[in-house]
Amino acid sequence: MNIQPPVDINGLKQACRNCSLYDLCLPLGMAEDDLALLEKIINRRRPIQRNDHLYRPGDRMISIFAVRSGSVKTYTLTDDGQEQITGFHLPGELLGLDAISDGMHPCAARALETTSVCEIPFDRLEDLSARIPGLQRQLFRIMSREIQNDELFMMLLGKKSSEERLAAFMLSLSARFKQRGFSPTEFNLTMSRNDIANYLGLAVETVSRLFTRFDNAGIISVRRKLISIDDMDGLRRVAGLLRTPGEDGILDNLG
Amino acid sequence: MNIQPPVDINGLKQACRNCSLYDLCLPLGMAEDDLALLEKIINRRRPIQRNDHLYRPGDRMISIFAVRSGSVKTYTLTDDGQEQITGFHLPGELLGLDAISDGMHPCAARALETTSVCEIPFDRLEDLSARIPGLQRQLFRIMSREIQNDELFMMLLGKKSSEERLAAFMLSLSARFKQRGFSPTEFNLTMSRNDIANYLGLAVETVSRLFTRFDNAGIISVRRKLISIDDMDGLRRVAGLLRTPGEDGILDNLG
DNA sequence: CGTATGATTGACATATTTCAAGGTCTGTGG
DNA sequence: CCACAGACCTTGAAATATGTCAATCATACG
Repeated sequence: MNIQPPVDINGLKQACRNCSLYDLCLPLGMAEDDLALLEKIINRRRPIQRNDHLYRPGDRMISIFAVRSGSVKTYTLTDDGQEQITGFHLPGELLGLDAISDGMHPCAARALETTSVCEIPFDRLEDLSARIPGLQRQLFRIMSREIQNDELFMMLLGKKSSEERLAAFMLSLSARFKQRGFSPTEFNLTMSRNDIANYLGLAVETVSRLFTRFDNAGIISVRRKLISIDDMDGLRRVAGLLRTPGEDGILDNLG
Repeated sequence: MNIQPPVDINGLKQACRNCSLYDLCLPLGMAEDDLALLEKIINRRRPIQRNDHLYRPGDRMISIFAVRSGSVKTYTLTDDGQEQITGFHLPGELLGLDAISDGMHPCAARALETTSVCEIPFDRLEDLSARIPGLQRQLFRIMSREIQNDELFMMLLGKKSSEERLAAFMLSLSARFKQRGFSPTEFNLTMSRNDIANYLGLAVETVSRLFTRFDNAGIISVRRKLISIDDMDGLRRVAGLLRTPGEDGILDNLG
């Protein structure tokens, strides 16, 4: 099990410059020469399998990771051992930034499907970013963006109904798939209903009921893991992102 | 209104080295010489009054701020204009980190009492942190810590009951007051019940009821804004941070 | 195929919100 | 210095969104 086939060393190089995620990921805004320096410290790792952990709570933080393909969930454990999912991560997104302050991962990262990641040793990244202004700037930006997203999510959990939460979640996935060149209207959920419920602070049953409700309302079509968004504006309206004068709660009069 | 009395220029210098917040704030871990450089770019601002805004959503982000004394709340606005408080900030804490990615404040910061802050022009801070490794490192740490705290808070909103939320909030305040040399068991709340409820994703009435419940249970004494924690372990137990074999929900049998 | 896991659906329970009323502080202006 | 207005807080009763429990169904997988 620990015996690994040899890795293609050439494949490890030139990661970023040819990577389709270029403008979503760390290298954004860096000069060509600097990029070469960054590439030198990045390791492309062997793909990990569904349910494999990238790291667990308490693990020493050696590297941060960038999702290359696949998807990952991160979660913390409550005092009584149940998990709270803190995020679902798509290609181009960075994992482990929450571990910098303590040098230790406060949460776990687990693959939702076969997933490949780039591994970036953090001490070397830190050195490099002191020498490459564009890199430092991008790191600050990415961390800032994450804080901003967290604030948005607090609003979701603090103020929004279950309907609004699920709709907003679908829209977020849709937008992120679009950014990555996938269809924004038809995609597969890689996480279970349980994961979605956990993430959104709801019960599984509630999520399930909402899906059928959205489906009946003609807003999305749900076929197990396959989602297609049939009425984007309808979904936005449900999420509370589109003002509809004279009518609120369009699902009220539907099954 | 725009006419300002002259500012004591000497007071603006030497901010950090004599500051009691040294080890909670940005300068932590920096060499003496480097600190001098940092101090040069920091402006101590005239105190702002209760309810004054430090910035509002959409404002261009020129500087980030460090709370020097007093307290500040930050909040975003929902699509329909109500506020969602994203944090209460005590001396030594940094404000505006969520604005780096867009160069624009996504939220507002408003003083809860007379408050003084240090203003740190961000472009100069960025330059400086490329030249001072200790500063860059501390900035990464602080941002990472914020992401980590946000994750903890997601757990609070997603998984915890109203009782647990309020108890955890009181404990968080207590710990932060202690860090700053104030009493961890007796303190004044600078925010209203409304603010607390908003922050914790609850109704004001719920918070009010919980306070009287905690009080009746002998865990804390509430006298308007003045809180004293009478049974710290009891509070931890309610927050779900202390395992009590054979008994859960100690408040169940109390008014 | 049959079994296990995840998803759906229904009926019921309940924590928390909402609505409504009354109480209490605090600062202001007479 | 007192009285008053307005904001803030507390309390009760009723409403409701969501959770919990339980059963069934579909799918995937060995």
